Amino acid sequence: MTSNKNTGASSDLETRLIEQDHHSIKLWLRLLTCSSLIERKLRTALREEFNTTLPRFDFLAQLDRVPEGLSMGELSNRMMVSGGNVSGIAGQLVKEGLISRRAVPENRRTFIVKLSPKGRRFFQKMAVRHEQWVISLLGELSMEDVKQTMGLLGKVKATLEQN
Amino acid sequence: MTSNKNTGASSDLETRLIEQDHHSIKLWLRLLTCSSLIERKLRTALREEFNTTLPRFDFLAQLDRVPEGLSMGELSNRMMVSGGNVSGIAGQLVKEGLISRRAVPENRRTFIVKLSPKGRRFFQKMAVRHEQWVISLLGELSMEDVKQTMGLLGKVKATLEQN
DNA sequence: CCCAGATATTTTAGATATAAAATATTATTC
DNA sequence: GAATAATATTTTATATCTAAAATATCTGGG
Repeated sequence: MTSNKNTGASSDLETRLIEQDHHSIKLWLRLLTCSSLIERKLRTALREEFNTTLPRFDFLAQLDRVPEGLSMGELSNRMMVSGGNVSGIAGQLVKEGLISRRAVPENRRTFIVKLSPKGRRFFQKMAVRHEQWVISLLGELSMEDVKQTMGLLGKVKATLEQN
Repeated sequence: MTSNKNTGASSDLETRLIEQDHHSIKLWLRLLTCSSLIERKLRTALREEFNTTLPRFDFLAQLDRVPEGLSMGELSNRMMVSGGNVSGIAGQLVKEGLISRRAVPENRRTFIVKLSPKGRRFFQKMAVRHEQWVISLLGELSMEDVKQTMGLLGKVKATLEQN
C-alpha cells in the first residue's frame, strides 16, 4: 500500500477506497459480534427452558410456516445449512414424534417433512418464549433504529446475494 | 416521528408495541441471514485456498493483534467461544508450529499463546486474501451505507451488552 | 499451616457443522 | 431402451461447539 499520510485532508480516491476497505472488514466483524451475542443467549435459553437446541428450533420454525410441509432439500436451503445436517435432525425429531417424514409418490427421491400436532403444540410454546427473549434483547432500541437497521441490512443482504 | 402505517389508523400504543416486536424478530433473522451468508463464503474460501477453518483463522487473527500473546481465557473471551474449544484448537496450532504455548511463572495456571514467526507469516498471507474476500462481498455498498450500518449495529451491540 | 473457595485450563460427552462419498431415483441421450 | 447424467437424500469422516466435570493452582480466613 502506498503512503497517504493522515494529513486530515485525506480524501483522494485511493484513500477513500482504503477507508472503505477497512470499514467493510469492521462491518463484517460487528455483524458477527451482534449475531453471536444474540445466538448465545437464545441457545442458552432454549436449552434451559425447553431442553432443545437452536437448529432444532429453527427446523420446527421453518415447518411451522408451511403447514403442508417441506422437502428436505427446500428445508436445507431455508435453514442455510447442509443437507446432511438436516437429515440428522429430522431423524431425531421423527423419533420424538414432533414431525412426520414420508416419501412423495410422484418422485420417490424426495421426502416431505411436516409438523405433527404434537410438534406444532410444542413449537407454539417455544415461539412465544422465543419472541419474548428477542424482545428483551432488542426491545430497547427505538422503532426508528430498528427500521433503519433492517433497511440497511436489506441492502447488505441484496449485495451478498448478487454473488 | 414513529410513523403511522399506510392504514393511518393503526397507531395506538398497543399496535406500535406489537409492530416493534415483530420488527425485533425480523431484525434478528435478517442479522442472522447476513452473517451466515458471509460466514459461509469465508469458510469455503479459507478451506479451498489455505486448507484451514474459520475458527483457526480467528484464533490467529486475535493473536496477530497482540504480539506479546494472550492467555487462553482472554482469547476465549475475544473469540466469544467456550474455553474448551480454544484448548483444542491451540493444541493443533502448537503441533503445526504456528503458535507457542507456555505457562507463566507468576501464575502457573495461566497459559500464554503467541504467534510463532511461521504463524505470523502464514496469517499475513491469509489476512490479505481475507480482506479481499470481504471487500468482494461488501465492497459494492456505498461508504455512506457501510458507515450508517456500522453506527446502527453499534447501537444494537450496546443494547445487547447491557444485559 | 491448612483447607475451603476462587480461578484457569483441559478433558469429556453429546450435538451440530461441513464436505464428500454412497445410495436411490428420475431424466436424458444416442 | 440401455447407458449416462442429473437430482434428492443419507451416510461417513472430521472438526467444532457447548456445558459440565476434572485437574491444577492460587488465595484468604481461621
